[in-house]
Amino acid sequence: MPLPHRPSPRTPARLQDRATWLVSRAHARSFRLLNAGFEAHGGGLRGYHYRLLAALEEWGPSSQADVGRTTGIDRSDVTAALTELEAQGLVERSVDPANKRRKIVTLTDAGATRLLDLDAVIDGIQREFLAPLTAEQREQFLGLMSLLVEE
Amino acid sequence: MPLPHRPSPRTPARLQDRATWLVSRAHARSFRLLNAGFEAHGGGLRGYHYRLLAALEEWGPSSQADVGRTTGIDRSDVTAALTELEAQGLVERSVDPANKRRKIVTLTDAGATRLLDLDAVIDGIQREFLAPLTAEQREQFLGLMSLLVEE
DNA sequence: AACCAATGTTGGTCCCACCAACATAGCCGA
DNA sequence: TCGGCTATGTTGGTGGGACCAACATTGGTT
Repeated sequence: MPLPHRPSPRTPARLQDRATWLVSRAHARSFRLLNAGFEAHGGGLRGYHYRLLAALEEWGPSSQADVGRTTGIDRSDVTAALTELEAQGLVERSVDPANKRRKIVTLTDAGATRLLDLDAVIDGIQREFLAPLTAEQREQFLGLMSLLVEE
Repeated sequence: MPLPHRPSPRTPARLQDRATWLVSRAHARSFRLLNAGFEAHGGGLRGYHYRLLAALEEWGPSSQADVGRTTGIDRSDVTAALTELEAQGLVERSVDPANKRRKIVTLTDAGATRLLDLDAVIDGIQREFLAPLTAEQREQFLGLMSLLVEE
C-alpha cells in the first residue's frame, strides 16, 4: 500500500505567525474573490478602474495627476486605465483651458451608474471575505487594519 | 497666488472602510517593506524562495510537487524558483530512485544558513510593519488574520 | 530669456498567481 | 498484459498591481 503523497497545504511554522505572511494570504484570498467578481459582473473593469471611478465620484472632475495622487495610482497607470474607461464612455477627458498640460477627467452618467453596480458587487464580496469573523471581530479587524494602513 | 493643486493622497469614502481595500493597502505596504529587505539583504532571493526554504527546513526533503502543495506555490513556479535556489547551492535536486518522475529536493547547509539570515531580515520587517500597533493590538491582529486566512 | 517643475504618455520591469500543454513515468482495471 | 488514466516536472504564457525612466509639451520663476 503506497503512501498517498498528498500533503495538505499546511504552512511552515516560521511563516504562520508572521504578520506579513498573514497579510499576504489574506490579500491573495481577497484578490481571488475580487477577480472572480469583476470577471462575472465587472464588464471588463478591474481594481484600478473602480478606484478611479470612486475618486471622481467623490471629489468631482480633476486632472489626471490629481486623480493619481488621491488614489495612489501611478500617473502612467492612470493614463492607461482612463483610456479604457473613456472607451466605455464612463469618463470624459478634456484639456484644461487654463493649463493646457492638464486633462480634466469627468465622470459621465454612465460612469456613475456603473460605479453603483460595482459597489453592489464589491459589497457582496466583503461579506464573503469576512464570513469567518463575527460582527464584533469585523469591527476589530477594520479598526486594526486602519491603524496599520495609515501612511 | 495659484492653487497648489497637490491633493494629499486621501482615500475615497467608499473604499476606506472596505475590508478588501484595507487588506490591499496593508499588503502593498508589507510588500514594499519585504521587497526593500530582500533587495538589501536577500542576495537576489524573493518571497517564493523564502517560502520554499522554510518548507524544506521544516518538513525535510520532499518532491517538488509536495513542496508546491505545502507552500501553495504552483508547480511551474516551484520549478523556476528551485532552479534559482539550486544555482546558489541552497538546495539540491535528485531523481527519486523509487519513482523516477519525482525529484527529491534537499536543503543544503548553505541553504539552512541562508534561511536563518532571511529569518532575521524578515523579523525586523515584522517590527517595522506592526509599528503602528500596541503589543495587545498585535495579538488581536494576528488572531483575526489567522481566522480570515484559514484554508 | 533661461531654467526648472509639472503633466500626460510611452514603454518598460518586477513579483505573485495562475493556466495550458507536453513528455515521461507510474498505476490500475479490464 | 495492455490501455488508459494520473502524477510529475518543465516550458511558456497570461494578467493584475505597483513601479520607474524618458520624453515632449506647457507653466511658472527668476
